[in-house]
Amino acid sequence: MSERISEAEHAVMEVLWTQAPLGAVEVAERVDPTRGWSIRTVKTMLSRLLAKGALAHEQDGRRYLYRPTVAREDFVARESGRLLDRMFGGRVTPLVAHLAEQNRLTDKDIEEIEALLRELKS
Amino acid sequence: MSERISEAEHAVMEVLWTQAPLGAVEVAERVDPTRGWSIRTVKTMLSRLLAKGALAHEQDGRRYLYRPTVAREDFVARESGRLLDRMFGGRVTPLVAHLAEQNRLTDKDIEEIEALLRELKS
DNA sequence: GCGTAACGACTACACCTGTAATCTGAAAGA
DNA sequence: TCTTTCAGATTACAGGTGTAGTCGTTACGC
Repeated sequence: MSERISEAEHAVMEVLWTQAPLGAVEVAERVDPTRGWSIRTVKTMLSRLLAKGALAHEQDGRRYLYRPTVAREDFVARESGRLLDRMFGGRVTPLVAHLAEQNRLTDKDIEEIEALLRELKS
Repeated sequence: MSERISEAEHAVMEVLWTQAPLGAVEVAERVDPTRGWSIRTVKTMLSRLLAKGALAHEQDGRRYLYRPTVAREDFVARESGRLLDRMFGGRVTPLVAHLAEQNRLTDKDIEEIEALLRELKS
C-alpha cells in the first residue's frame, strides 16, 4: 500500500478524496487547472497511483472508475510526521514556535489554537 | 540561491548547520551514520549543494572547507510552508488540530504551546 | 626526483518524476 | 461489416536523486 505518493500524484488524489469514484476524464476536469495538464498526464498519474496501490478501480462499461484506497487523513499524517521528524526532531512545540516566529500565526489563529488546546485538556 | 535541496542533501546540510566550515571528510564523519554513505556519496552531495548555491567553499591547502549559504531557519520555513500549503491550505490551525487528533501532543506539549502563545500575545 | 596517496572534477547508472505520445483493442456509428 | 473513435496499456524521454566509481593533478614521504 504505502509507496510514496509524489507531489503531482497528490494533486490527483485530492480530486478523488473530494469525490469518488470518478473516471479519468472527470478527474482531469477537476484537477487543479493551474497545472495545465493534458488528459494524458492525468491518465499516467492514475496508472501510477493504481500501481502504487493508492487507488483501486472498478469497470464501468469500457472505462474505469477510480477511488482512493488510502485515507487523506493517513496521507496527511504520514507527510506531516515526516516533516516533523526531519525538521523538528519529531517535536511539535518547535514547529509551532517556528511558525510563530515566521508570523504565520494571526491573532485569530492564536485564539483558535488556544481554544483547541483548552478542548484537549478537558 | 533557491534550487530545491533534496532529502539526502538535507542530511549533509544538517551537519554543516551544526558546525562549519568543514572539509568533506569531516562532513562524512558527522553525517547520520544510519545512511551508511561512502565518502564518495558525501562528496557528490557537497558538489551538488555547491552547484545549487546552498553551500560556499573556501580553499584550505589542497582541499575545500564548506559552509552553508542558506540559513537553516529559511530552509525550515520554506519546507514547512510547502507542507502547510499542500496539506492544510496554508492554515496553521488545521495543522495543529490534525496533530492533536493524531495524539502527537503530550500534556507537556500543550503546556508549552500555551505558554508560547501567551508570550506572543503580550 | 619519483612514486603514491589524497583531493576535487567528471562520469555512471538505475530509478523516480513530470509530462506526454503512440499502440491496441473494442464499441459504436455509417 | 467497415471505419472511426475512444478506453486503457505501453513506451518515451529529459531532468532529478541516490549512490557511487574513475580520471587527472598535486603535495608529501622516501
